[in-house]
Amino acid sequence: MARAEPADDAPRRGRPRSQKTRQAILEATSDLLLEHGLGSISMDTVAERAGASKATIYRWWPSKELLALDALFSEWETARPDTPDTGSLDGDLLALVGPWIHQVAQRPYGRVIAALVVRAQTDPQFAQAYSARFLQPRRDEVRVIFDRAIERGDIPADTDVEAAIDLVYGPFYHRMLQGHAPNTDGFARTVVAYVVAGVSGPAVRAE
Amino acid sequence: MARAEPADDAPRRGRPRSQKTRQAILEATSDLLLEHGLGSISMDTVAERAGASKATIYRWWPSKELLALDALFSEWETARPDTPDTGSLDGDLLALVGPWIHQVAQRPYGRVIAALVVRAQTDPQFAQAYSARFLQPRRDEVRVIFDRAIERGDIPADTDVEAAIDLVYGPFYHRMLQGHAPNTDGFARTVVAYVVAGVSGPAVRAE
Amino acid sequence: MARAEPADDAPRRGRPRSQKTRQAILEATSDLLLEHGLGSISMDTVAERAGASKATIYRWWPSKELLALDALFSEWETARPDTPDTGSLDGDLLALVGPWIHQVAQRPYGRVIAALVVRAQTDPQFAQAYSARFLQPRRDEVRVIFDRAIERGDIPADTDVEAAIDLVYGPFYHRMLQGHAPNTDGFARTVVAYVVAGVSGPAVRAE
Amino acid sequence: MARAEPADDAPRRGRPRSQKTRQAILEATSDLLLEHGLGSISMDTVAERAGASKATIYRWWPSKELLALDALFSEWETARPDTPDTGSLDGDLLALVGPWIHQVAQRPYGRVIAALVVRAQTDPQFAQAYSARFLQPRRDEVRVIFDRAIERGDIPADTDVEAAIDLVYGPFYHRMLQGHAPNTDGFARTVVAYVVAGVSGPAVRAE
DNA sequence: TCCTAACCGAGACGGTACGTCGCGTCTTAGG
DNA sequence: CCTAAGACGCGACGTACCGTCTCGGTTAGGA
Repeated sequence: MARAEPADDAPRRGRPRSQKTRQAILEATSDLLLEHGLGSISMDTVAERAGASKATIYRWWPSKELLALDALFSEWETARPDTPDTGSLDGDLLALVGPWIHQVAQRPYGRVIAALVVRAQTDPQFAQAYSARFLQPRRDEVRVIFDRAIERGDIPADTDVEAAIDLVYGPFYHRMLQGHAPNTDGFARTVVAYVVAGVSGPAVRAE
Repeated sequence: MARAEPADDAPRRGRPRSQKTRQAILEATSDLLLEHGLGSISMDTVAERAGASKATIYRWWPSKELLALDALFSEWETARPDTPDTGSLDGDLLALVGPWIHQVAQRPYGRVIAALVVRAQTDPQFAQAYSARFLQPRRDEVRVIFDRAIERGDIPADTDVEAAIDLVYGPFYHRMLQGHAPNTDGFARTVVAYVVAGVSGPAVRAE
Repeated sequence: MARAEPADDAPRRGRPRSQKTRQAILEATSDLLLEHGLGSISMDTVAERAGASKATIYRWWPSKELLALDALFSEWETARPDTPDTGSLDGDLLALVGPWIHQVAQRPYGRVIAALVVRAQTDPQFAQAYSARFLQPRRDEVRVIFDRAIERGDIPADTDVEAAIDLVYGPFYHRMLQGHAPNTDGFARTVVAYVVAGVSGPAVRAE
Repeated sequence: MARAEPADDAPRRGRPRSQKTRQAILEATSDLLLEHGLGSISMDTVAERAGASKATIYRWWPSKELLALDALFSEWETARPDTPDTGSLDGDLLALVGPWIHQVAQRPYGRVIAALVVRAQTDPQFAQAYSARFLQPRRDEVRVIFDRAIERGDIPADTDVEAAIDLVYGPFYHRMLQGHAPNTDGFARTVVAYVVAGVSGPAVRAE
């Protein structure tokens, strides 16, 4: 949630927050977000679509971007699979990025994420929230995968895991945001293959 | 330029466009852009800073984003080095991306580019302009480098060059936009090394 | 008022209109109007002087002219005397037009009214509002006076009252708008005398 | 003309003024003026319609209103009859105002004149020009008529002629500008009858 | 059963920026 | 010297959102 929740044992006097309204706002935001993009929707529009009041929105979400973050997160996180463990590095990576690119390709998330990135550039507080919700969890998963590969001895122990993570996600984000080419399954396989080959050590051309 | 230029042999009637004003607008835009980011500057501010009129700006640039594109391009392109040819794939790549990350790190270009990316998500016409000015030229350079490597036999002829290009630029854009880590020289070396190793063929662990 | 008022028994939802702001806008308009004339004032200036927002002005008054109409009316109507009844036609007319020309002469209303007349020429809806607020009430008063004179038998029953009204007000408006001569008390007496003599029937030169 | 003409015996060097352009501008102004009213036309529109350049217009007419004055005058003055002399006061007055109200009724001159009046309220220099072109010539004619009536002994020698003139023209201007009723021939006859009766001296009711 | 706190909708408010239009001036090339 | 074309600085336009603020009304727990 975008606002600090009170302690569970607090008295909680007064009328409690309407969950129906909360849901309506998040859904209205999600819908409008994917229809028009963050820049083209207004708080007034969200309020109207949700049948809510602007004041209510501002009571719980301090900015349009944080609202979008929450809305997107709600839609995104439902039924996301656990970090896979296929036993091989390339298997794990493909099992991770495959569903990710499918989900992203499904609807125009690109422009929404781009808009969030813009806000994160200027607002450090928002940047923190964005990172904690969207960025780090995905990086953590990949980090686990690479760590397991190191433990198994599949890749060198001195592998630069942070760089490797960027090498994995960078190309997909690049295509998603710059839009010069689609994130196809073939592209995913190629990227994973190249990355795995790359981190597996100094290449020796097969004669 | 943001607007089509008339044919060179046209009669050229009427008062000609003021190049002084054009420059003043582009410079004012550049300055404000890097100081505050695209979202925080207004056409009014640009006009005032440039000593120009809003109408004049709109006469030549249909949107704030296209103006920013032009301004950034003017600032960016001055004295950009030619595509390097060091004789080796990793040498070429490093010689290319090194200056690029330095230039980007120098001033807060990240948030400006992010803002342009946002607009490109929604406006196909702008996307085209953005791609032609910023994206494709850089990709073309890397493509040349990989093609040369293939010719030299340094990497397999069936290398997926397009994917390789994304593998090179993706991680740097990723860090620039997501901001989770800086684009250091060390990171550049690591990325280049992994990519070169990755595309050099099926890795064989050195015993 | 410039906008239809809701029914008195309506639920009255939402924040009620700020009467303080309403007054501030009307007073700012009145002041600026008489200082500079309608053509020389801008909505921005009115808003600034009133400490209000332009949007608030446009919410309640669809045009500068209607705002001016309202402002002028507010200033004008405060403490306007009732239709006089002196017992004689010329007495009644003088008692009516005397205060009127004094009020008009007091401040530069002429140019404001002229500007309203311009708008009324082009905009039938505004013409209606102008007529209902400024024109007809004055004409009604004169009509009452003439009707009483007819009842008393002071003037013929077949007097063309509408023409007579124009004969009374026309000369004063003419001088106010064309500005070729001032509306003095002497002029008022002369006009009234001529009109009364004129409608009193076929003149017979006194021998 | 709106600008002082050089002395006839001046050398007159350079390209002479284009009479064709002058006519085109005046006609374009007339047309647009009567179609849309002064407030709704722009110098750009006039220039375009006339096939002329804005600079050319401003070279010869210092303001839109003076241009309109010139244009209207050109259209208005063509073939205006001489001051009539029918031998009787009411005959003269009717012969004068009759054609005038016909001409005015013919096209929407009212709003144009209203606009000129507005400008005259604020700009004394324009007021002078307006008066000299439109107002005083008409007043002079009526003055001549009343003077002749005095000479003939039809009306008292101490008649307030200036007031009488306003009494004649005021009602027609009033109806033209306020628009509450049309300037019909019947109205003209009534006004003239009342005015003539009014100035003919203290009325004595016919027993 | 009230009281009172916190919620909610509606919607008015002071602002800021938008993109456009018209003004009157200017700078070209050309007649 | 005049003209057409058209770019320019300026200022106002009317609109759209922003985030804040009153209102009346609703929904709970504690007194």
